[in-house]
Amino acid sequence: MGESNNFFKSAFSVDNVIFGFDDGDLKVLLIKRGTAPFKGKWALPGDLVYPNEDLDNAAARVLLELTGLKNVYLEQVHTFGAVDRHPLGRVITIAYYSLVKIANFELTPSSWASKAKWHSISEVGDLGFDHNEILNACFNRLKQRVKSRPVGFELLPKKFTLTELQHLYEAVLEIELDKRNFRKKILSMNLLKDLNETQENVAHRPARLYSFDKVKYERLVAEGYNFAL
Amino acid sequence: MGESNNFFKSAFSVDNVIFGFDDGDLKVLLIKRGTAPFKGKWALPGDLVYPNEDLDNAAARVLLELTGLKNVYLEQVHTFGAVDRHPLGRVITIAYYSLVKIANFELTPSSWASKAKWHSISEVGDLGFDHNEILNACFNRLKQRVKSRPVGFELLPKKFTLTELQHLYEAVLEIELDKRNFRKKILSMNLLKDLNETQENVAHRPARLYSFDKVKYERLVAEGYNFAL
DNA sequence: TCAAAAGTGTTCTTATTACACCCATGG
DNA sequence: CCATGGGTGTAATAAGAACACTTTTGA
Repeated sequence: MGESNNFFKSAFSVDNVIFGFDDGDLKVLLIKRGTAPFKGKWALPGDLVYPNEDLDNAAARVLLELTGLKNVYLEQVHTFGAVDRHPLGRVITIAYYSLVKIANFELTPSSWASKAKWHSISEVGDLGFDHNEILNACFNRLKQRVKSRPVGFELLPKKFTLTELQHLYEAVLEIELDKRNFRKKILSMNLLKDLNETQENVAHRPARLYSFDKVKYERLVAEGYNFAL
Repeated sequence: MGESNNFFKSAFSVDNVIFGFDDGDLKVLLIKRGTAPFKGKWALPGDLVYPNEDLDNAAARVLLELTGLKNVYLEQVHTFGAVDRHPLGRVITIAYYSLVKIANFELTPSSWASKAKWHSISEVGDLGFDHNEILNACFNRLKQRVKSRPVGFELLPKKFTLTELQHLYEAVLEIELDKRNFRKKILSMNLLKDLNETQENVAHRPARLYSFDKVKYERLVAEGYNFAL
């Protein structure tokens, strides 16, 4: 085979870091690999990109196959292409992350996985391939993004309390926030709709429920508004 | 050829948006394509990634071939992989940008280019492929980066005046800055060394020269410091 | 002596931080 | 009536914005 044909002896894949938020904790959906290489190890869900498939579609497909979810927040982060990153050949992978509302679905592990499971971000062990590095890059991107875009809401149910929102930010940013200052700031943006509803059956004063006003946000953005936490 | 082999009928390339700063203006280095497709059109310098070459190396190589420069600031931005983005087949491209000190070299157009030329960012016309989109993505990333990392200095000579630095920020961010506030802020970071030298042969009061103290910056970063303009 | 850019402080306004007690509910 | 988390305001500090004149040089 001629030298020039070597350019075509490579493949590309997408890997998708699927984030969820539950129980005050940021989670990542990992699969236990059912086939070599790295059989039996936890890894990020991913797949080769089909020849006639755009990259974003491939990442969305991986998510869909695993969760059944569509129209999910998805962002490309970085492409990893070290020559030796895949033991079976040259595979460059385009890393994405997704933000899902964790309660909205059942897991349906796909062909390449024997098992899928949510892992707390703080308890992710040694993953196959260069997936720890990929996870890190995506987590860092999410930290950055959450401060400059209202993407955090993608991880919460439609109706949420201010405390839930605060805990989400605390989990993503890995810092503690002051309750009063957080509320003052988030409410001063006027992007939350007070639903005039409260929690039910909680053993304490029930919290008010809010929803994110996406329509209003997009109108403001068109006028030059910049979300900043 | 079997279906599975189709995964290997694709190639990947890097494209490199090379930024320079001259004459108060942000510039991009473009090549006039000497071969099809898009022969005669301006485009970004780029090349296929060699089978045994890491992505960053490929981007650095493109830069080296065109400018003779090594050890240049280089950052991966985004991967573009629309199925039809290349007229000759499926080519996914990984976009980088570089920051160079524009006076430091002579242009040496390489095989795929008949001509290389600096273009003011505001005067870039219709480029080949999806290169306008790539240029935009890189420009936006640079705007963001320049606010949170001291990368602007990569575009200036080692010794520079505060006014040159201010003009650089104004060109990159496409805004005007207040002279006194800009100086106050940048000097309060204590990252500039006052060289106790001044400009010579200028028809006005000569400006003091400064250099960026990279060693000090890196020490501060290790202690948790965050540059922010 | 003129033109051109360098250099320099203060005031006002706005955003950020720190901080402690009472309230509503279920068990 | 107790435990649990919900909800609220003010004062102090820090950061950002607005703004105009004098200085030094070469021509």
